[in-house]
Amino acid sequence: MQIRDCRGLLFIFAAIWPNGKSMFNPVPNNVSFPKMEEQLLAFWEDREIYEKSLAARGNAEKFVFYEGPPTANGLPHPGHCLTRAMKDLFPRYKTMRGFRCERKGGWDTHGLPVEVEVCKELGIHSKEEIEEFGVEPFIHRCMESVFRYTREWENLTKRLGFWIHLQDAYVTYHQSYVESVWWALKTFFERGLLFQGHKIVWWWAQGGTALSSGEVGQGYKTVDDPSVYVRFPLLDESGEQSDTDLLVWTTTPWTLPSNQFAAVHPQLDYAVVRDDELGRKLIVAEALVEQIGAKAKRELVVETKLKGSELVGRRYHPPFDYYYKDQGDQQGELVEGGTQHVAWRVLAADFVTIDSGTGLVHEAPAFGEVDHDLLMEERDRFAQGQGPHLICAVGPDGKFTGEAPDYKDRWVKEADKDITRNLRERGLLYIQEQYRHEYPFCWRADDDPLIQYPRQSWFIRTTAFKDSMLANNAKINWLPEHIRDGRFGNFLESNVDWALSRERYWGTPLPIWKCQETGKMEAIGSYEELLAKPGVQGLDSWEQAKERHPNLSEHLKVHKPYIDEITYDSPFAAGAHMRRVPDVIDCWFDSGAMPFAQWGYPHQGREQFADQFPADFISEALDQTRGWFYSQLAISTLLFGDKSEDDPQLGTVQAEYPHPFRNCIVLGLMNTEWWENSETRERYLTEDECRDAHGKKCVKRVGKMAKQLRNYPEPNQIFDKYGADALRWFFFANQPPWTSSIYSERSIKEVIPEFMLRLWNVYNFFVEYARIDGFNPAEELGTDDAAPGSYQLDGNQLACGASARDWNERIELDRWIISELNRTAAGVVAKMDAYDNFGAATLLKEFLDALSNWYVRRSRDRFWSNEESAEKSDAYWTLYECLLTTAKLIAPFTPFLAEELWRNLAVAPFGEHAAESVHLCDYPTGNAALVDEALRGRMAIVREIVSLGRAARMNSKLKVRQPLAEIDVVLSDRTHLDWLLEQDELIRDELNVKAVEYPEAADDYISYSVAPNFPRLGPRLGKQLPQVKKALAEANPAALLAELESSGKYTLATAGGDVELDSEDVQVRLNAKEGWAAAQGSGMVVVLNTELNDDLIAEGLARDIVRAIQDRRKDLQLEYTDRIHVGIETDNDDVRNSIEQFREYIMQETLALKVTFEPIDGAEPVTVKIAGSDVVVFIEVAKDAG
RNA sequence: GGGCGCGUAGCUCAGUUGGUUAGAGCGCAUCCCUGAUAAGGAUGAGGUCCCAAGUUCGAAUCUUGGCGCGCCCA
Repeated sequence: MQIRDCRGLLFIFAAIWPNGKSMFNPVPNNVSFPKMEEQLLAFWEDREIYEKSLAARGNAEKFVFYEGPPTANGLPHPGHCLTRAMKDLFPRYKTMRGFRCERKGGWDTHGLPVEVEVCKELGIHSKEEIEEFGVEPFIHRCMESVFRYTREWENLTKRLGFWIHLQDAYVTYHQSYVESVWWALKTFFERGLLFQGHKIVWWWAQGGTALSSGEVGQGYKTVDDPSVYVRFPLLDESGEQSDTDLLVWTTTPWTLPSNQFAAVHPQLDYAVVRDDELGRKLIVAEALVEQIGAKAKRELVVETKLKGSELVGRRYHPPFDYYYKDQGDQQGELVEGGTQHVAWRVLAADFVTIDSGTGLVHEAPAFGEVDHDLLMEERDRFAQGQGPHLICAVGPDGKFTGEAPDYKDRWVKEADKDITRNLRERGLLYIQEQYRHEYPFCWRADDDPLIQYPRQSWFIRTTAFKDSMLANNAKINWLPEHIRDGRFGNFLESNVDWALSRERYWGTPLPIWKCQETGKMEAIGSYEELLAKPGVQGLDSWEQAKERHPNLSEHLKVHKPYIDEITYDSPFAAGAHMRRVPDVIDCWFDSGAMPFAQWGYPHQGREQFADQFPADFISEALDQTRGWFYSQLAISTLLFGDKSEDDPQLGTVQAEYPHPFRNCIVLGLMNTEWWENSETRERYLTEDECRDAHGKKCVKRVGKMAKQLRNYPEPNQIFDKYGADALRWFFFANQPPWTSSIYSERSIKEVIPEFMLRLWNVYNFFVEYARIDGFNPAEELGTDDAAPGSYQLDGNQLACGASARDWNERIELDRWIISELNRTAAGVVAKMDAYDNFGAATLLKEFLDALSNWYVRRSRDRFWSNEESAEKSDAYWTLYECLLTTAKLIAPFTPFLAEELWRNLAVAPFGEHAAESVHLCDYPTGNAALVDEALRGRMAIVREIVSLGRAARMNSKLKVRQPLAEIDVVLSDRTHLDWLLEQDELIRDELNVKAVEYPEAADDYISYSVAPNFPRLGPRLGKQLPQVKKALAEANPAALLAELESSGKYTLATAGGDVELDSEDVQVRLNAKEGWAAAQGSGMVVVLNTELNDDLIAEGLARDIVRAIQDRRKDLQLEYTDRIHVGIETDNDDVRNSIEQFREYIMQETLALKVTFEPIDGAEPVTVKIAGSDVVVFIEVAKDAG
């Protein structure tokens, strides 16, 4: 009879055996991870573990990390948690791998969003109102507002376990930072890379301000606008009007006076059509002829067809003469030689479509961004200063200027009608209709339509560095890879000059001073440099402000309005003053300058910069493609180029591409899920809540996180309910970081049982028995000569334990898990070195599964056994090593759980000799010598046999409690048979059978089929493969296999000729025949012998009885130590016999002192079904035998 | 309209260079275990790998086209 070795009474005493030998602290079994994390945070802070982790790597090779600065003027949300978790993971990992990884925090503080926030508070909108309120107090408020939520950010950062220095974070409005930015801009200015030009913006004419794209997006309305088709008469070669017109279409007649070009698509087909009623020919897109004819109610006869490219270069007469009369004949020299008329020509443009209009587009570059780009391209074809200039007949107030005298001082939208009438009178209007479309209005004055309008702006000539930026980009390791040639590469390909300046207040002032007399300019690189200028004036503005506000931050002196007051003597004209231009700069330039500006370079921090450039690692979300990723790359490429030699200006700086970052993980955007009442649209964060309130009317919704909708749980709620580790593991282990994920409370919650609790249970199991058995690794290893903190307890060190046997002396199960452990460590390192956290986490999950569901499950007997034995000691050493190493492996991922394990498994027994924190340890890299792939394969076979055995039992409704006499395992490949025989006991125990057989001939219950080994034969046979497949299917498998076994080869006759096969060329499949209790796997069939004899039945019944008693014990909430009396009443003789036969076993299992067939007075009778009969169970606690 | 990405089980997602029985977790069903125990585990059902064509001996995987979704830009 095989019954599991159990502990019995002695064990119970052992559990409370006060030997005091084991040094592990008891593990609470109702662990609260959030509480544990709070305690560990205090521990880290108290012991300065982060600082120690840096100090320990003081002289090590560096791993450079850059913090992309968040804006602290809003509350952090779950997306920030993801970013910050990723930013923590790799620095922690690299630190444990032995690198010095400093982590300097940073804050982005400038820009329009800050101004908008302050305006909201003040209840004002326009720039006018800001000026009225006063730029000085406005700026003060901006500065105060940027740190409004700093505390929330700091708390979140800390709570998440993100180790970063926030105390000395860089701040973009600080003087040293601003001066670094100034230095960069001055460098650009002096290299001729900073220039003035026009930028087409969405302009609120009534308010006199440009709107950001976000603001524009808020104000679209559906409106009817005039839609006019206008004739532009073509000129012939002599410059005279021809008999043909371009027909162009526009919905903004007011832009026609500023017309400069007409555009066609070069590949599009156009038609010359005759309109006899008009007596002229028109050119329109061929595809639109019919449509236009219908609209004009004219018959249009196609005369000829031509490509758009044939039209390019043709001149025309614009509908208004305002500019044409003076400039119509003007020509300029082309760069490539020759001359050309500067304007009123047909251009080729890819953006022209035939979706609407005529396929010919009127170009007024002043009032459209793509149109303006076209003008810039065109200008570049001409020699310097010879190309077309921007024409604009409209003032910033949205009214026509004197350049269009007919409409002077008329608001453009109102002038549309008059312009249309004028065109009609002159016969140039071909069709007029209304056009309904979406058009942007000002979001704060919704009757005011916005117009696109050119504003003077400063640009950085990034286009001149397009190739350099592409070359730099090509060297960056992007994750995912497609960013490089996809989204980011494409963006670089279509690079336009960086519009740098902003006509705003709270930003880095553009450091350019202009001579009031001559208009000549120079750039200033630092405050000190400014003060050293001759004849400096205007410092009093700042000094007075300091007097009024003694606590005013010194950093503000480099900001508006104080900096604007500072003038100095012009070097360009005697007696003239230099005054700063009023603009501030795009705050993306600020953050992009961070690689050097965080150190105040080059005015200070040269060493730090040289050391911390470029970054090895950055990570932000996808929305930073055109933001921080670009601004960094652009600035760095322009500033530092591709050189590695010492630069007198830069100091020793490694500036070979790629810089300023080498590896970049681009995070996906995160959505959230919530539940909604389908009628009322009430929102709930969990399905249960919603169903409780609305039953079936609940629908799941997935979408963007929106603060107003409150459709996601706050990070703090997640921390309080599940902890930071759960959130982190959810981020790291659920999907590759660049996929857009769903922030789901359900999924975060799942992490606990799936990963954390699973590990915790193994840990708990280990500690429980280690305490009982007095397993004391410190005593065994000795700590006499150890320096404090020197013990990291890796496998090699643990192998020195007095009772620790060499790995290859331990049983296969131990060697297997040690192999898995080392394999996992090596795999995790490979993945993490490739920045694949998801792959690494997947390996860790797999290892934990193996550890918990196979190693511990199969090792319990050894921990339970009373006797001291080498195998038992091995079990301890093996599991101990697994847990310690796992703690280190998971440390960067779930730093709290890892630390808790380490504190108890290492620090508790070894005291100060152990590394104080798991985060001060070296990362395990795996010992290749201990990885046994063959063993891994064999163990997989055992697990498959067990799994199939269970499936077969399930199919036959034979529960595991019922012992069976035998199972037969039919293998297609008997290579590992000898080894499997050694695992006999394990399989028998797991499947509760008396014998496992491996029959060779098993034709009774299985049939073979033979299939080609495709990966092997495919390349060799090619087209013949299907024939081989067919022939194999038809061949006699038994004969074929016998032949292969005996001679090693087999000649197969196929339709296409004979093919010689060896045993590697085929794969044998087994199929269970009908009628057997069998389960079939890829290479084996497991067949149950379902015959039961009296002994087996009796033993099964005994187990049923034990089960019933144990259930009852549990119902009565008995302690494990409680001994009981059991009474059983039954009419079933089989049950009685079973109890008689297995009484000892039953008593041992249930801690019963006696089992009788009498009812017990005072005990509640409970009836259970066993073997189809009612069995009444009585249980009482045996108080007398305490 | 353009660019990029995505489309695999009820849900959330893996799936490495093409290899013939497509995987995991959750949920569901059935059940096991009851000394890791307010846990743990097994087994199962569930799939037109969005559609179509092509390349190939062989396609979830490669190509082209279409449909749908998301993001960015117009």
